[in-house]
Amino acid sequence: MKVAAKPITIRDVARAAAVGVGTVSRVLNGGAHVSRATTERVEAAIRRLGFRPNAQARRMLRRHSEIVCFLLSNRDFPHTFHARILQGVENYARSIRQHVIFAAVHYGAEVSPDRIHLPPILQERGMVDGLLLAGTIYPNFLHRIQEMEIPFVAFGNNVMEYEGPRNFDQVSYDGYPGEVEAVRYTIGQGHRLIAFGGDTTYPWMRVRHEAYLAVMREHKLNPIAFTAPRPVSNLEYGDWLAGRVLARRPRPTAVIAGNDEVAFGVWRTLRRRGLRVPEDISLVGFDDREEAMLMDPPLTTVRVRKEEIGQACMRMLLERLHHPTMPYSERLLATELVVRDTVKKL
Amino acid sequence: MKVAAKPITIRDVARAAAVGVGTVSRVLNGGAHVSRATTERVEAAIRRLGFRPNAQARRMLRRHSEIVCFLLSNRDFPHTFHARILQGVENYARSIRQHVIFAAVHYGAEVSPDRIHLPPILQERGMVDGLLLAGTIYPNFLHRIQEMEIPFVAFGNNVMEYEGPRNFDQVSYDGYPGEVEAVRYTIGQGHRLIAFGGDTTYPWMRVRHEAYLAVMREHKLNPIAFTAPRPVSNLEYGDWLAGRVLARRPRPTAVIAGNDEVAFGVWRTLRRRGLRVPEDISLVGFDDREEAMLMDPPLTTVRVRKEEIGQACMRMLLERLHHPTMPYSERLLATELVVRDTVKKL
DNA sequence: AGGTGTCGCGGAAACGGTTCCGCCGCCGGC
DNA sequence: GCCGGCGGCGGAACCGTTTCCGCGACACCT
Repeated sequence: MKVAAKPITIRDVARAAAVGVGTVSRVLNGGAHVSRATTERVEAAIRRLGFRPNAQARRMLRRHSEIVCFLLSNRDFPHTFHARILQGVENYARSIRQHVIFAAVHYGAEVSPDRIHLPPILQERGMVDGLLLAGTIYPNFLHRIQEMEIPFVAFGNNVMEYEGPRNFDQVSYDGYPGEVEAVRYTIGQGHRLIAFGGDTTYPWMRVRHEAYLAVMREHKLNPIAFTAPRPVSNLEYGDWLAGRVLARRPRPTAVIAGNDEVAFGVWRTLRRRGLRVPEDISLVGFDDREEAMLMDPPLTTVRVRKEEIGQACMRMLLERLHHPTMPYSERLLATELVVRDTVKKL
Repeated sequence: MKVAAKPITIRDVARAAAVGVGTVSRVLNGGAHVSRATTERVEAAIRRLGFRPNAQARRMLRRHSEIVCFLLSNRDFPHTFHARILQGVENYARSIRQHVIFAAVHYGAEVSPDRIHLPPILQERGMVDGLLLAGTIYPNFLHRIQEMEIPFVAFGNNVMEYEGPRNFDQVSYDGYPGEVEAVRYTIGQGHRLIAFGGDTTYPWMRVRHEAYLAVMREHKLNPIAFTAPRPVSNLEYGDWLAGRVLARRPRPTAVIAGNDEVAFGVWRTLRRRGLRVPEDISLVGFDDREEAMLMDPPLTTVRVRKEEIGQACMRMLLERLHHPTMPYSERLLATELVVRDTVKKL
């Protein structure tokens, strides 16, 4: 690591190539209105001196940083679901030469907007062009962000109980069709006593629950839903759900779990009680996380295309940046059933 | 979202507070050499105008960006292991007002350094102050990065077959003591026929293998190691390992799996063949991933403190930035056994 | 031949901060 | 009473780019 000598500037290059600084700048930015010969002379000088333009000075003039911030709310760390969204964002960002700052923020759902402690990244002006909101997002935080007058896109499924006109952009997956497909498929496999379980405090769970109810009604079947709010992990919710299902008479032959983690909890409790999936009880998840493949047999579940959500978020933010006044919208991505091996044909 | 009016600059503030720009700048940067009364007048003006300094202009003068890049090599997305490292980096960075750009890079282990396609973030000068290298890192990439003369710290365990003098900083966990503890513990529970399995192509696996061998030797027990390289997933490696273990006579009573994913593969294959953990065969993992808690019963494994690795990386990079000429070093973090329920007392 | 449009180019101005120089006034020492 | 030092402060210069203005040369048209 050389001790930093005086860095080479655009003026050094101009001098070396015997041209004006404007010309060097033009070459740097695509070379419009510069003759072939001059371009080559300048490029040679750039190579010879090992010149690389200073990113900060550039950004100052450009008036935007080409950096967006992926802001994770109220999570300990980005586990696989959000990690995949982040990767989707990064992939797309890289292809269009944008950069992604990863930041986290924690706050209570109840604190007033102006008491939320923002991460340092949001305290400077011009540090990031826009925001991508993921994690569990409460309305107070959205209000706070809106005060900052910085463009942002939210991952809509994780927005909790937001009321009033939605004056921001969001990208969501539509869990409804996927869950409909899942329930129909289960019925198609001959099941009639099909339970659903998931804490409908969460809006994303409500959608799945409604899809379940609709399909059951459509087939004139009695819904068996366990949707009580419980302040426990998904895994433990699954344990509890399995208990309720087993206690129910007549016993359901299939369980639609609110998500893959709940399904995992159901699975382990069933196994502990000596029951096998799918021989004794069939099981369906939601999300298609990595863990679904870990299960044995692999879990039939509903796929959410997380990388595509990330990409769509980034794309939408960019559109907003380019057209600040366009009307707010929501982009909905489809979900679909992934049939694996946990639903038995009756 | 208001259409951007002319942004407020430091000169506007100076005019409003009837002071010079220098004074405003001094107030902004800690207020040394400014009287109490003036400070207050300036601060009032800042509040009144809603002035926030422009990040880019600041950075240009400061000569560093206060941004580091977390660079993930050759991974599809940040798995929970790396996600936790990233979170450790972010946590610490936030506390000292540094920012973390997340970027990914993919390259073959064999391509020559100058043919590796670097992510755009590294192509500008001054965009990031330093690099944090994670993922699976091959020597060709390290050589390429070194040419760039940008300070970096590598997550050492993931550095593959680097030879020669190590002229960069790294943070690693020392898997040896944790694995030693794990094997000793297993022996302490009365096991004598203890198998080890893991692809020792990977340097981190080699360390665990050596620890296993050392303890077995220390107790005068015959090692039963399955370390063949196999181009399959960890999970499938576990399947294969379980097969080998079951075929072996006399049959081992415990399996030390190279990592938690391998353990998971072993577990599912054992269960398929009608064997229970730990009643029929005991099992130990390594890494202490989220999945270890998913297993049933929860997996006894070796904990790697991933957040601390992240924090240490960030801290080390900062030291390097402040003292560019200090000698290179490696920071080693301890690992330790986490006893849960998959080793049976014989 | 003269006007006019276009291309290529040089260099000044601008961006929004920080840094530094120099001035003023006050205080303390002799 | 004079002088030196220093705290407080204003404002010019500067950082390394981009942008813009203006100029000369040349081609084309009338």
